[in-house]
Amino acid sequence: MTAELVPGYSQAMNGNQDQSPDVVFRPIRMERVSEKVANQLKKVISDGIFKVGDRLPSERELAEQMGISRPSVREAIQQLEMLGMVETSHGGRSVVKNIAEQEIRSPIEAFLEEDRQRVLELTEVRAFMESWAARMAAQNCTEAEVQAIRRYLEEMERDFERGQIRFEVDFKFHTEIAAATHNTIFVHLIDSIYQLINYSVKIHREQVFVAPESQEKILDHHRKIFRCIEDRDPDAAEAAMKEHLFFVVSEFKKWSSS
Amino acid sequence: MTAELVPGYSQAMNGNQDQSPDVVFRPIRMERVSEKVANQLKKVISDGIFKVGDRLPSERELAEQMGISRPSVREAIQQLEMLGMVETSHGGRSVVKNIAEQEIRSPIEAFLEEDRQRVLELTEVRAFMESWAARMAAQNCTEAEVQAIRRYLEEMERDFERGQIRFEVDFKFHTEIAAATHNTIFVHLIDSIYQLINYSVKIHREQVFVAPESQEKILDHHRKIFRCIEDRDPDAAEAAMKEHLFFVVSEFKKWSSS
DNA sequence: AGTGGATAACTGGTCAGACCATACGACCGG
DNA sequence: CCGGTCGTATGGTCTGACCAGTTATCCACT
Repeated sequence: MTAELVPGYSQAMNGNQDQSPDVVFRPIRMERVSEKVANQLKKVISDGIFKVGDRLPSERELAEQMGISRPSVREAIQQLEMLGMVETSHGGRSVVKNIAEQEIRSPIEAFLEEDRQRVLELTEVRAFMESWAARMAAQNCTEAEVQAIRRYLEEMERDFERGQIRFEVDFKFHTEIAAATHNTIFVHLIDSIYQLINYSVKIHREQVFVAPESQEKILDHHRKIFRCIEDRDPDAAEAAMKEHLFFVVSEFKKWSSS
Repeated sequence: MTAELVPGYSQAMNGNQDQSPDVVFRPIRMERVSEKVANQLKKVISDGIFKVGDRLPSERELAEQMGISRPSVREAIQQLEMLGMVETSHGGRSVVKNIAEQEIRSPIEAFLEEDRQRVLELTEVRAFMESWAARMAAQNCTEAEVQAIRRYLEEMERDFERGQIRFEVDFKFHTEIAAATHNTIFVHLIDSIYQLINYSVKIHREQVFVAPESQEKILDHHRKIFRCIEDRDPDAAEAAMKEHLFFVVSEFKKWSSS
């Protein structure tokens, strides 16, 4: 896979519009308000300012912020919906959809239903992807993102005190790290992986027991990961994430075989 | 992301259609008025009642005939416009377009079209995924797989002698390495990535010039990658693949900025 | 303390009516 | 036959309103 970046051989490609001398004038491109709005929204989603699962501002808010009417906003959002970038529901807001889902998820779901060996493969894939994420996060993250990650870590610590575990917090912690890579494609990709793991665990109706001492260990892992990112140390961050996930995998294997 | 292996808490997760036994009922499908209108219009167009080039009734007429408001009709027509079935112009009516001339676009395509930054992100993702693949391949591959990889390498060498480059061979070389990871999920994943990269290059109609010396360099990279895998040296294989892909990316960037 | 139901605020879906800008076609003067 | 003028039809946008579904909060009940 090198040549796809080097399509010099693709003579089949039509060389952009020729500008023959009698056709000097380009057709006037009229852009409707709704299209301008749609482009703005596309940009912020594509740039990752609104991540997958995030809720867009309400139509009224958007209209006010952009100084236009609600119908224009509605039409714009509908365009995005047609493109599959957002999903709206009556009463709820529009949420950013995972663009990779259609391409990634459905073909793989079939495999997951086969046997639980696939779950291990999936976690293996996730392990190296998140390790890379930790590295890139340590390398690229902003101060605001560090704060966001810290917030979720602190929340996990509070939960631990109460002997509580909340899936969403753990999820957000890792998602925030993925977002700090500043690679939108990757964020959508890893979200697909998460969904697949969630899906596979569900269809196998699996319940994993987490011993208290394991929980403490996992919390320590998270602390370490955060510290490495905070210190902007890519190598250490990657290593810490690897350690964490391999531990999780080993716990899972231990339970799985029993 | 630890607790997803512990899905006791994951009720919060919206696992799209889960087939747990207690959820027997399908979600109620709400169809908006605009969708009903759009479906009616789609039907009359596909039935040939309105042929290509025909002008649709005006929005006001449609609204009156269907007993609904104009905004609903507008939204419906806009959906058709997104699908490429009709084209509207300010002051003129909407006219039926030829559907066959353009295929339907997947959500990811709209994403990649946004700007060139996305393509870079994609190659970045690919780079680290393939590096991992090389490592795992060196670690897990069988003798048969080594032979398969060798075959494609030799084919590339023959092509190089003739001053020829074939995309498919390069593709197969990398695919074979991915397969040698013995991780089915990963093979599917990277296959999707390839398709996306392939597509993104297409839509940008990019022509990248590859100097002969670059081609030789790339061939050398492939030789090195193969040798590392053959020697079952994971670290070296990963490094070689990284070197290779970073070179490709830098070439791409070089061209991209010009 | 945890569960379930009612309430209120918010948000998307739809509607009606109005105004502007453009396209189309008829008409008119050359 | 030609170019310009002008009225009308039509799409684009706005305003304001109401309905219907969602969400969060609170409260009573067990």
